[in-house]
Amino acid sequence: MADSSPEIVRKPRADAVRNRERVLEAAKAVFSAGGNEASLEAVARHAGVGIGTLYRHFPTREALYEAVYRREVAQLGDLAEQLQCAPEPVAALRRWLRANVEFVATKKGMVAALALVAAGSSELQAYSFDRLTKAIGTLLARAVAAGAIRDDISAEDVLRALIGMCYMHDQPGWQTTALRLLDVFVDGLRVQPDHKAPTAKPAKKPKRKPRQA
Amino acid sequence: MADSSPEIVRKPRADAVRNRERVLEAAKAVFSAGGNEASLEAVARHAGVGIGTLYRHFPTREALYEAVYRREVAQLGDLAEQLQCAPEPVAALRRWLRANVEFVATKKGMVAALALVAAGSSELQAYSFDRLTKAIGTLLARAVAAGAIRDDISAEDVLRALIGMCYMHDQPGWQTTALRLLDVFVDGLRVQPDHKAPTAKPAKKPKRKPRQA
DNA sequence: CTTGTAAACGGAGGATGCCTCCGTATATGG
DNA sequence: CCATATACGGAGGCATCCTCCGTTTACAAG
Repeated sequence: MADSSPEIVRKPRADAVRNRERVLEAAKAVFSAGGNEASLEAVARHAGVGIGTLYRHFPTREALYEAVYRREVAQLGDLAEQLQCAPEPVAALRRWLRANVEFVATKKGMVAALALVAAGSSELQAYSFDRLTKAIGTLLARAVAAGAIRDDISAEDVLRALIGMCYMHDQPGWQTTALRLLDVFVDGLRVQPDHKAPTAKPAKKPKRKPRQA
Repeated sequence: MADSSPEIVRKPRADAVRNRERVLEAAKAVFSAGGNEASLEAVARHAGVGIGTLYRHFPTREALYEAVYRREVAQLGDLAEQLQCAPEPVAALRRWLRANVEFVATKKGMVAALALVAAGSSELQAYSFDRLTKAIGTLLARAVAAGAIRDDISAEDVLRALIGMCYMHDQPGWQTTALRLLDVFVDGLRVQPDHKAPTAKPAKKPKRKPRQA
């Protein structure tokens, strides 16, 4: 049809919105448990919708993965915004980084699938990289402005370090290791009260317990 | 295993060995092109064997992925051994790191699948991590022994940095970026001569804090 | 409230891929 | 050359993907 008005969008039906949400929720649950081997029909069943409905909202399996992924990344971004108002900038940064580790830990089976879809769409990759970098950037900037941490580390550096630390996300005990590494890293970011320019710092006594009680 | 019959291992038949090799070769080709969507039957066809033969050698898709993965990792390890004899230790390290970038670039579609299987088997994960760490370790040790680079960076650090740099392996132009980052990184590893480094990148503050061990 | 209609729903079913099973073919030792 | 263990190949059962279309439902106009 030669539709002359390109911007006529009917208000989406309420049930469509609701079902879309339900499917996303179910996908998160089912994929988290079953990883990438979970069948889409199981997702539909779990969401209480027909398989046809699932496919109308998400034409391919990848589209569904992508939607879930976007949501997760957005949630991490939102968390960063909330933490903006926290009183302690360094603690806020630390908490956000720890939240990432927990995020990976919770989604066990899904991480590989998410990484896979992220690898498939460079646009999505760019989006998530951007979003996470910005999230770190705001937290970092505040801590730097407060004079709490050094100013020569970029947000990309921190993101890469974080990714590297989560790389072994399925070896036994990886989470403890990652959290400890993160603490060391954040401690390293702090402006040292004793040395202004920490060029060759010997091992120092840890002022924080690495493991939570 | 307490095997009652000691060593009645007949010499494997020649055609079995040949077919196994053919399947691995075909899998590398097909997966590189089609990623994880490539059907095993396509692999069998490409290898010129029946589907049953493929399944006898590799009972599951993951087993096949794993075999391909192990082979690739082993090749990188072998490359490191060869480079041990190269005249310039720093150049050798640099070349090995660059080879990794090219490895990722070539296997486009397969990287995600490989990462996926690596995530599934912690033993395989440990193996590859070990193997690559050792590969870096030998190259690193030689360069350190030659007094060419600093001695306070561990092989794990280098591996993590490498992984981080390859993280965006599908954004347009990522390879150029990764290679540049690698060069900067290797330059940073060098023991700084009395004057400033000749290949200086004045974009950022060159001072980097050594990791606390 | 009633009614018309577009939009959404649900699931049957064709297509495709995974994997097993078994009859046939072949390499190897005697 | 024979015997036999070993490997080969592909038909077929089963699960999953995804499309298609008849039925149902939300929304708006009268």
